Amino acid sequence: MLPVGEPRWRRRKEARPGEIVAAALAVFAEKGFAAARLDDIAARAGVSKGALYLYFETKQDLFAAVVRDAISPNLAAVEVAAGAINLPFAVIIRALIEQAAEMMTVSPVGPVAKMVIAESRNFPELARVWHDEVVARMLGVLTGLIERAQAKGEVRPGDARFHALALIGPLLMGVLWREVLTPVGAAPLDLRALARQHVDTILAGLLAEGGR
Amino acid sequence: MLPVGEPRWRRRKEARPGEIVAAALAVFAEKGFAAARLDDIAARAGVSKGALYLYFETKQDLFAAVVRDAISPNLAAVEVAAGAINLPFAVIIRALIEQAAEMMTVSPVGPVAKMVIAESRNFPELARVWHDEVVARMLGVLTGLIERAQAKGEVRPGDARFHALALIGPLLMGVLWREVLTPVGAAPLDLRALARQHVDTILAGLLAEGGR
Amino acid sequence: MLPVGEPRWRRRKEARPGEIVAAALAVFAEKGFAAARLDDIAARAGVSKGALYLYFETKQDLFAAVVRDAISPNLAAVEVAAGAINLPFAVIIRALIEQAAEMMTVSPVGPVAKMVIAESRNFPELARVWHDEVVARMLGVLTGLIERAQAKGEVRPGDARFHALALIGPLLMGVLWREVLTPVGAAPLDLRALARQHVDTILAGLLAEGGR
Amino acid sequence: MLPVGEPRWRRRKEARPGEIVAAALAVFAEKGFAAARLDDIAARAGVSKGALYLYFETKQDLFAAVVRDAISPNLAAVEVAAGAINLPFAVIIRALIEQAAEMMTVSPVGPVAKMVIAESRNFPELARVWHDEVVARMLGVLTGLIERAQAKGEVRPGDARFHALALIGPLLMGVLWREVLTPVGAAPLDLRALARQHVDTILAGLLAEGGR
DNA sequence: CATGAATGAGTGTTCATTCAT
DNA sequence: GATGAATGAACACTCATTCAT
Repeated sequence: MLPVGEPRWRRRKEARPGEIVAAALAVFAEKGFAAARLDDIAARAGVSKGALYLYFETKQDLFAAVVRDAISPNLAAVEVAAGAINLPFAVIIRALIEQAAEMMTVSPVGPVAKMVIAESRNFPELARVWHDEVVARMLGVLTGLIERAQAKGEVRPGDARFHALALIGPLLMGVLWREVLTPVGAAPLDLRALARQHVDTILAGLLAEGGR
Repeated sequence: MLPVGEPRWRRRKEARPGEIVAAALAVFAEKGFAAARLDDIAARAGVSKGALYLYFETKQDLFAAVVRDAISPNLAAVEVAAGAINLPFAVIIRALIEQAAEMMTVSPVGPVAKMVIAESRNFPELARVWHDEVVARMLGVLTGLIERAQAKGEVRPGDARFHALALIGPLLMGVLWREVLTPVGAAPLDLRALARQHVDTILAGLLAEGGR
Repeated sequence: MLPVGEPRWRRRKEARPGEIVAAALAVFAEKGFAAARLDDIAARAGVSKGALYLYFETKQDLFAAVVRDAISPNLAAVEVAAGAINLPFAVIIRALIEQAAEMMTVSPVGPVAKMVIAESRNFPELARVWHDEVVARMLGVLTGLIERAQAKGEVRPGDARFHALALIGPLLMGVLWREVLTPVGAAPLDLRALARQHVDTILAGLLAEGGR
Repeated sequence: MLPVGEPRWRRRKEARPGEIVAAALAVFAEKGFAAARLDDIAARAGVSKGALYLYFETKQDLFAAVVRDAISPNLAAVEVAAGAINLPFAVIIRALIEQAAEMMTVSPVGPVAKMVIAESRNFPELARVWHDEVVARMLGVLTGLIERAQAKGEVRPGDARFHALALIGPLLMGVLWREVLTPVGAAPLDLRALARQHVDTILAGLLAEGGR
C-alpha cells in the first residue's frame, strides 16, 4: 500500500498539533462541530484517529484549540491601533476598519465565528473565550477611542458601544454573507470595498460639525 | 380526555404540526440541528416520537418547516415599506429599521438565523431559502429605495448594496450578540435603542448635503 | 433473512429485563466484566444492542442487576434457619450447611461470587452489596447461633466469627474449585458430599465435651 | 545518572524483568487483567511502554510471569512439611497451617489468587499452572499426610481430599475476605488468629478417639 | 391516528502492539 | 537496549427511523 521505503509514520511531535488543528479547522468549518467526524479530521491531517488523542483529550478540546488558534494571531492588530492616540479619530478608525476587513478576508475568522455562533449554546465556554478575548477587547478599544473623541467634540454624542457596533456590524454581516450566502448562489462580496464605503459613510455621520 | 363542552372539531389534529414545529424551534435553537434529539422535541411537543413521522418525513424536513414558519410572517413587514415610495427616504428608512428591530426582538428571527448560519454547509437548501425569501427580498427593497434616493440626489453615491448592508449590519450584530454573547455573561443589549441611534448616525452620513 | 411472516421483534416489555439479565449473567460469568461484550449479551438475549439501553443505563448497571438478581432469591434460605432457635445447635448447623451446599450447587452463586471477587476493586459498590446483603447477613446468623450455643456450653469457646468462617470456608473453596479448577482438568467435586463430611468433622471439633 | 562508584556491572539490566513483574503484579492485582493498562505498568516500573516488549511478548505473557513468580517461592514451604513424616499428625498440621497463614499474610498470594479466579475462563492456562503447581501439590501433601494418619488410626475416616479442603478452606476464605471485603468496609481479619483457632477446632474434630 | 419498543448503523474513545529513531 | 509516537481494531453508547400494536 505504502511506497516502498516510505516510513509508516514520521515522528513529528512538534509539527503534529498544528497540522491537526488546521485539519480540524477545515472540517469543523465545513460540517459544524457535531457533524464533523474525527475520522475525517485524522484523514485530512494525515494521521490515524488514535493519534488525535496523543495531542487532544476530547473532540471538544480539539475544537477549543481550533478556536483559540484562530483568535490569538488576530489580537495584535487590534491592540496596536489602540496606541495611536494622538492621530485624528477618523484616521485611526479608517485604518482600523480596513485592517479588520483585511484580517477577515485572509484569516479563518469567518468560519470560526460561524462555529462559535453555532455552538454557543452547547459550548458556552467557547463563546466566553470569544467574547473575552476578541469581542470585548475589540469593543473596548473602539469605545475608548469613541469616548475620547466625543470628549474632544470630534464625535457626535450617543452610546459609545452602539457606535462601535455600528462600525463593526456591517463587517460581520459581510463575513457571514461570504460564509453562508455566497456558497448558495448569492452574489460575492468585496469585503474591503464594503469596509471602505462603510467607513466613509459612517464617519460622515459620526463626525460632529466641528470634527469635519 | 377533553372537557365536555369542548368544541366539536378536533382542535388537536389541526394544531399538532404547529405544536411540533414550535417545540422543534425551541430545541433546534437551543442545541443546533445535529445535537437536537427528536426525543426531546417529541417530549416538548407532548407527543410520541413516532408521531413526529406522521407529519414530517425526516429530521431535516422538520428543520426546514421550522425555518419556513419563522420566515413567512416576517416578510409582510418588509413588503409594506416598499410601497411607501413618496415619503422622504429618511422617513421610510427610519420606520423600516425600527420595525425590523421590533421584529427581531419579538420573533425568533435570532435563533433561526443562528441555525441557518450554523447549518448552511450541511443544508444549503435552507440557506438558499433564507437568502431568496428573506435576505434578497429585504435587500432588494432597500437597494431600490437607496437607488431611487441617490437618483434624486437625496443619498450620497456609492454601491447601494453596501449602503444597505451598512444599514442592516448593526442590527444583525445586535441579534447575534443577544443570541451568543449575552448568555455567556456579556452585557445585555437594547436592540431598539441600538437601531434608533444607528439610524440617526447612518442617515447623517448617508444623506447628501442637499438631502438634509 | 427473516422467515416470512415473522415479526422483526416482539413487544415484550415485561419479559425483556429478565431475559437480558439472564443472558448477561451467562456472558459475565464466562468472560468476566471487562471482557464481556454487549454484542454477545444482546445476541444471547435475542435483542439488539440498542435494546439493552432501554432497560439498563450502562454496562455497569447491567452488571449490578445481575449481581442483585443472583443475590435476592438466596437470602430467604438463610433467614429461615435463623428462626429455628430451639433446636440443638448441631441440628441447625447441619441443616444450614447442607442447604447452603444445595444452593451453591443449583444457583449461579459460584459465577457471581467469582465476578464479585474479580471486580471488587473496579466496582467496590458491588462488593459492598455482596457484603451487606449476603456475607454480613449469613455471618450474622451463624455467629448468633454460635454465640448462643457457646453461652449454653454447647460449643467450645473462641471467636464466633472465626468459627463461622471455619464452617463456611470449605464450601466457598468447593465452589471456587468448581468454577476455576474443574474446567481446567481438576477432579470434579461433589459439593454436597464435601459439605456433609465437613459438617461432621467440624461439629465433632466444635461441640464441647458436654455438648456431645 | 548513576552515582560515581556504583558497581561496574549494570544492575538495571538484570533487574528489569523483576521490576516489571513487580509493577505488573501491583497493577494487575489492583485492576484485574483486562482493566490493567500497560501504560500504568510501564510507568510504575519506570520504563517505557515499548520496553515491556523487550522482555514479554504480550500482555498475557506478562500476566503469566506474574503468576509464576508469585507461585514459586511459596512452593518450598509446602514441600518441606511433607518430609517431616515421623512427627505426630497434629504437630505437622499445626505447623503447616500456621506457616500457610503466615505466607498468605506476607506474600501476594491473595491478589494473585484473586486474579487467577477472575481470569480462569479467559486464560485457562493460568488456572492450570496454578492448579498443577500450587493446589495439586499442596493438596497432595495434605492428603498424603491425612491418609497416612488415617491408616495409623490417628484421623477419623472419610475422603482425605475433603478433609484437606476443610483444613485449607477457611484460610482461603480469610484471604479473599481481606482482598474483597475489607476494602469496602468489612471488619479486618487477623488471618493468623483465624488459622490458630481453626486448626484447634478442626483437629479436635479430625482426631480419632485414640489419636487424642 | 398514535404509541413506544426495537433496531442497527455510526462515532468517540481506548489501548495493546509496532517500529523508526 | 530503550524510547515513545503512531497505529488501528475493538467496543460502549447514541439516536434517527421503523412498525407491530
